[in-house]
Amino acid sequence: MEIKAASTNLAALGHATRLAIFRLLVQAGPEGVNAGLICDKLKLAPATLSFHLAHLSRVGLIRGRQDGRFIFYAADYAAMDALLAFLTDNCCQGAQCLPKTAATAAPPKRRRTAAARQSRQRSE
Amino acid sequence: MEIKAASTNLAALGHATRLAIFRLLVQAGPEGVNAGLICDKLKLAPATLSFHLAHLSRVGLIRGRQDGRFIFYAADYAAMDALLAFLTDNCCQGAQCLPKTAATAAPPKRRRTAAARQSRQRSE
DNA sequence: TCCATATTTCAAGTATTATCGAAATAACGC
DNA sequence: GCGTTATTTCGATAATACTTGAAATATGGA
Repeated sequence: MEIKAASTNLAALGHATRLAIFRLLVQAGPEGVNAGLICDKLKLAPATLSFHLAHLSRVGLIRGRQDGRFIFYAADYAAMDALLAFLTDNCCQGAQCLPKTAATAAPPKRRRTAAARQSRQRSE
Repeated sequence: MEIKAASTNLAALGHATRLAIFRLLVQAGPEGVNAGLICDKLKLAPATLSFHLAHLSRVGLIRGRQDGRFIFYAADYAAMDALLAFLTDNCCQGAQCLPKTAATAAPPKRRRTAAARQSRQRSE
């Protein structure tokens, strides 16, 4: 993922209402929740909800699936995962990473030896 | 972390320039980088950089430490960690979480047995 | 003290985003 | 087809955020 996509995703989540929607979907699981239910749970005007759902869909963080008159929205876990990976990618130069970040600090493809890491310090 | 703080943090990262700054600091490690150097690396007008550094500081994602005429900015790894935890908190009801998300899906304090999870489905 | 350097604050212009009533679209059951 | 329900699109308004030149502040060295 490059920076433009990542910042677009983060901006989409950087709004209390959209974050609440996304979180609800993340916690709801892959089956998703239909728009009307989200409306009720979060007490939003339909037009407002629709605006935010469209935004989250456009950036790829959620997907809608039509089922009769309902549209079920679900979090796109792969997109979320890519976003988390981007944030923690190559983080903190092997220093004191904390629990969540530590888990993803050095993805296999980019792992380097301590020696190699050493030799690149202060360069560029 | 509650939703307001989380969305504020995410909004701060939801801008290509600020995300680039944050990422640079995350990868630079705890010692940080001084403002002028960030300016050079990212080719930003000083006033623009200052605006974004202030924004990131205000929400708590980075900290500045004065050292002579320089101010070194460093990522606040704890804040970043709290943010990642918020996003993945109680995610996806035990379903098909992916690599990064899976690592943090069920923090010890909130872990539940499969049976307990089962009995709560479709309720609320 | 005076100059140079590092960084921030101010101010003003520009651009983007959020909200929501009302109207439009779409799908179902009768 | 017709009424009903679910959701989106439109349009207008309001609010917020971004950029940057210029001026201000702060630090260190001569």
